[in-house]
Amino acid sequence: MRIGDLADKSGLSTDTLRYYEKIGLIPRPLRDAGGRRVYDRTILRWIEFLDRLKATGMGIRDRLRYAELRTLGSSSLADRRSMLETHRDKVAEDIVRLTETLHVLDDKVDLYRRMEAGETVDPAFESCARTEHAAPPNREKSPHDRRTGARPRADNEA
Amino acid sequence: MRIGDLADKSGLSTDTLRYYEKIGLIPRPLRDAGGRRVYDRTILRWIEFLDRLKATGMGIRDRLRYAELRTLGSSSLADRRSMLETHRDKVAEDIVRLTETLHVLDDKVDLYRRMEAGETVDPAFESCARTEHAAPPNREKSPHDRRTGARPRADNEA
DNA sequence: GCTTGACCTGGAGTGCACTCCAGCCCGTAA
DNA sequence: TTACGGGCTGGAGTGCACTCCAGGTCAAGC
Repeated sequence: MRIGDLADKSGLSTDTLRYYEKIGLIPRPLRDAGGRRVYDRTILRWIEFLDRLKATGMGIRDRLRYAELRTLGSSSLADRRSMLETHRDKVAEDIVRLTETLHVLDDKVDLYRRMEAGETVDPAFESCARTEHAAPPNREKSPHDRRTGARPRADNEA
Repeated sequence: MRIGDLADKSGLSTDTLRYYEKIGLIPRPLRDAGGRRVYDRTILRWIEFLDRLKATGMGIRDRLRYAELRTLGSSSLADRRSMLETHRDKVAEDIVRLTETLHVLDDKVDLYRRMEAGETVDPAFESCARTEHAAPPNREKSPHDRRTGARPRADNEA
């Protein structure tokens, strides 16, 4: 399989494949007589997994580190497992956050729909209903640490 | 509230706040006699919502567009709702994808743990068990479109 | 009055993750 | 044999999203 075929099958561009090779994310393939890259079909599994790590927010540094460990073979199993466990936890957190936001969005869409219909909005949502320059709600918000991801329950800024 | 306080409360740096203002993500605040920015507490709700959009993958372009619509007041309600609905669907898709990956990671961690224990791996997982340069599995993979996000079921590249 | 710390502006610099390009080579089909 | 498509390399360019900095102003406390 040549680079163009791999590009088709993996969904990455040939440029990206060469770039990944350059930085060490994917192993250097064999070359044919003409100096062109020849790929083994197994590379697809690896690329797909990399893609999955990327799509779930693992940065290139960590992907690189993982790729590096992978080349070390079974001696790096524990380290790789540890990386995956860490990432797994991050993914689980992201799912929580996304789910939370899904609800916020649904609520907001709902609110907008009612406002579009000219409906009077429930007083409980008054601060949401005022659109652009709502009066400050009488409620103090404590500073929260961005690192921990701990933050007060979302409210609708309308 | 001055910019430093807002930075503390929002979790953004003063630089980022000024940057957001420059590009139009947050409205220009009033200034005090000394020319310093003075923020209304309501800005926090807006920043928090922006942060939520960002954390769920909405790019700066769209956040900008949304911010722009917001300044137009209630006449832009339908457009804003439409944007949120679109984003909502994207978030829902992401949740599916993340959940899928969570399982893949769990499986992989499990596999590694068993491999570390020197356990013989179930023949059904043989292609996973071969670590670095597994023989190609006898199974053709069709090229898939990256745009649609449609992709064949993940398998473990081990 | 002086120091200190927060704030101001404009602009340069950073890191990520590609993406594009010029100028070249190679193999095959017409 | 020549045209063409695909591939090669090294390096420049892009877009996002900040982040940092120099060189200045301003207000409050000692």
